[in-house]
Amino acid sequence: MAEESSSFFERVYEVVKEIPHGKVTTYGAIAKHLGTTRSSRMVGWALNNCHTLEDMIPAHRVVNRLGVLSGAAHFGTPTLMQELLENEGHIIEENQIKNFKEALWIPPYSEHD
DNA sequence: AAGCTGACTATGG
DNA sequence: GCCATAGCCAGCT
Repeated sequence: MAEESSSFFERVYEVVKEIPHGKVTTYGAIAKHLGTTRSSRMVGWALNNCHTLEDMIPAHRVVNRLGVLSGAAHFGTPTLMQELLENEGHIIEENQIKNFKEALWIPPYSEHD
């Protein structure tokens, strides 16, 4: 594939879309999957552009390493992200996923290669 | 072209 | 254990 890396952002979108329903992941996990662990900030930045995509990006399944809905403020409503996660069976309190470690899902590495 | 930004993470006090 | 600071990198102005 000649254009495997159109942009760093698209890499993020692909991974986020791979997140199974009822699961969540962290920015660091995605960044690590992309091979750019230190670009964890870019992951969030990429999701910021998700609204420009025609594809639906389950950005609500992406939280920070503490399981906190750090990006909830970027949704239509500050509670939308929480409601979406609760709808998937997660337990959210204080903007933090209680069953975070149970719901945590790490993207596989041998999938893109 | 150069500097700022940012949905993070790690480290130090 | 919580708050402050630094490092990070890639897109945006």
